Amino acid sequence: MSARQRVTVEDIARACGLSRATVSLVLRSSPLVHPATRQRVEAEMKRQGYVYNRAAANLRRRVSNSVALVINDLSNPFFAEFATGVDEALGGKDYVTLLGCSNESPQRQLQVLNSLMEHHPAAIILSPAENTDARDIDRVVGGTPLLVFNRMLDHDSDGADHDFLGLDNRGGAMQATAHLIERGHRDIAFFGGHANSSSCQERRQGYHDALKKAGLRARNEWLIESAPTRVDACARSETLFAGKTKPTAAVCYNDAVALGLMLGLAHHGLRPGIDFAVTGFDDIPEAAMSMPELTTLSTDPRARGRQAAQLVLQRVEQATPVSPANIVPVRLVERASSSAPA
Amino acid sequence: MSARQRVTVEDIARACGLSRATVSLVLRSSPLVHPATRQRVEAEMKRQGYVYNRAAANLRRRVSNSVALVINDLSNPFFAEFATGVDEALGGKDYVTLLGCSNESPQRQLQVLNSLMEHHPAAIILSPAENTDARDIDRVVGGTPLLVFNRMLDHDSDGADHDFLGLDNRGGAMQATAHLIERGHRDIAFFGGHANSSSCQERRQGYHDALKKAGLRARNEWLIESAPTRVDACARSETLFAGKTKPTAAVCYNDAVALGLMLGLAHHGLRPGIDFAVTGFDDIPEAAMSMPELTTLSTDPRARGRQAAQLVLQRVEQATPVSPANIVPVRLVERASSSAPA
DNA sequence: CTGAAAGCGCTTACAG
DNA sequence: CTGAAAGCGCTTACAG
Repeated sequence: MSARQRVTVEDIARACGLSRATVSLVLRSSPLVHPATRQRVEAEMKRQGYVYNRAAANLRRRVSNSVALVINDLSNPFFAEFATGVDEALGGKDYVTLLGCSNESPQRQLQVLNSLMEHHPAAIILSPAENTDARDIDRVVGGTPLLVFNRMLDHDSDGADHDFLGLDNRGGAMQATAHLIERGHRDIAFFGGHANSSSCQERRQGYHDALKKAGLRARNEWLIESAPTRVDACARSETLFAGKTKPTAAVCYNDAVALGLMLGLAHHGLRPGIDFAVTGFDDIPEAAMSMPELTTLSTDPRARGRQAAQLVLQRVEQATPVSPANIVPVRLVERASSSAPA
Repeated sequence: MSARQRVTVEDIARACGLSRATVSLVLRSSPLVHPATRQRVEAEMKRQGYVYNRAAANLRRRVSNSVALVINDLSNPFFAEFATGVDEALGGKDYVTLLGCSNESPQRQLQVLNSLMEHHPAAIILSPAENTDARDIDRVVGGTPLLVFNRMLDHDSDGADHDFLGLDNRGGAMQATAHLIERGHRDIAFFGGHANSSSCQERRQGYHDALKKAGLRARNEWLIESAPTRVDACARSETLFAGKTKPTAAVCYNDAVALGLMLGLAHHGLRPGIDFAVTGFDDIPEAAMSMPELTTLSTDPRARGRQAAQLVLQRVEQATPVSPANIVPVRLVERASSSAPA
């Protein structure tokens, strides 16, 4: 068992007849050490099964090689992909990922952040829970570099002292809406999402922009909220046709909602892509595998994860100034679900 | 900026006119400290914005409050749910999750483990990449408690010195197959998965068990491999009907494969659940939302994650002996996809 | 209840 | 190229 003492630099030094300092230099592959000495030391480390204690090293050097990653909902493939990208990029730079899940609870999010802060991460990447208050976050994060992903925080002062990485929600929704208009639709709904979330507001804005540009307007009964999930979207799909004027197409908040809506349409005897046009947002893997395949906006969450990690490490290592608004463009991917005629 | 020195126990002690030891006792809420003193100390910590340095504390105490979680594929909802469960249970016990993704690469997995080991985690939870060799893992893991999830390792000696948590793959596949037999099917395929993975072997075994019990047997042409993904399953679905005797039903390796197969069937003009019966494995959220809904085996990956965390912490905190085979039963969830007549 | 001293495993100047 | 000493921020005995 690990009852026997852990092997330390001291043990290696003694076995080789050297001082700890020399072994330490070997560990950090300093050019000051004679190659022969290095070899002896490395052989001895292997022999004794030495494993570096980076926490101790970090303590002395007053640095950190961890980054805290706090995710609102890991069971959502969009965020799971994002997390994968973050971990990949951090690992490539010899950083380690401290994971925390908030499960969309602001309280739990604060707990998680507090716990992770005790490990003094070099930086924090936060994909915030809904209704997260910027002031709470700033308080616990202190001076640690912070990058917020995807959603803006409530009550965030303009001169926010953190990085932000988000999608071009407005532009994306505008593309999707314009695409439906081009195909002849005039009665277009915006379906799903929580109207108080920043991403939903931005997407609705893009939808309105496109309508306005075409001389159209949205009826209130076509602005329908739902949880951003398949299940809830499916359950609420009938609401679309509750008003007097029935829409012929819907721009959906995201792919999960769009897939749920398509299912709901089928339950009502409407064939998505034939009787009713639908667009999504995110391009999750399922979008290309649904029936019909889903027209959507490609966001490449794994690449976003890598990008987030890069931004935040750049900030840590070069103390660059914050870039409060990195807005990533999104691209329309045209598939069968939007091919229904008006 | 954080250019100013970090606040330490020393600072708090000096400000309160106490020694570091006393402040340390407050931090660990020792009953030895006078309540009034405690109050003063806590107020001062808040005032100065003190944040505990757990790495330093752990170093001195020779303990760890981190657990390494290494996942083969986080973009698979099954593992994402598992990770969520692990993090939830660890967080509840004041442990922190060190995340690493191997992306199904055994080499990357070793790199990731090596990097995480330098943080001396209290334990390791590993959902191994395919073709992981137990000897490689044992070498890097050393004496740290290890729990392997879901897949057994290659070349694992019987008296493995690690915990294992897995699903009852054999029993589950047996249930699914028996269910199809009960519905009158006699020509049943086993579709998808890599035949060299332990979980696929076990599931195929259960399939054979059920056939044998009913006096049936599998044709070789009905044993079809695929990557365990929707895309590949869809691509290979025609293989099912390439032989002389066409099956009327298929037990699928997992839900992703089953959903891909259903899509492939539709492309061939076969209506799943009406013209052909299909079962899955896992009960991912999509299973209840597909058309038709998917009959499958419920595994509750988030609960498995909590269970894995519990097992491993129990091992850490109470030095319990390893339990090499925790096999979790799975439950058949009957839905429309398996209702096609023979 | 509180203080002075030592130490966790490493690295950092500073001499040589 | 190598060694002796100090210190990162905390906790642990041991006195008082």
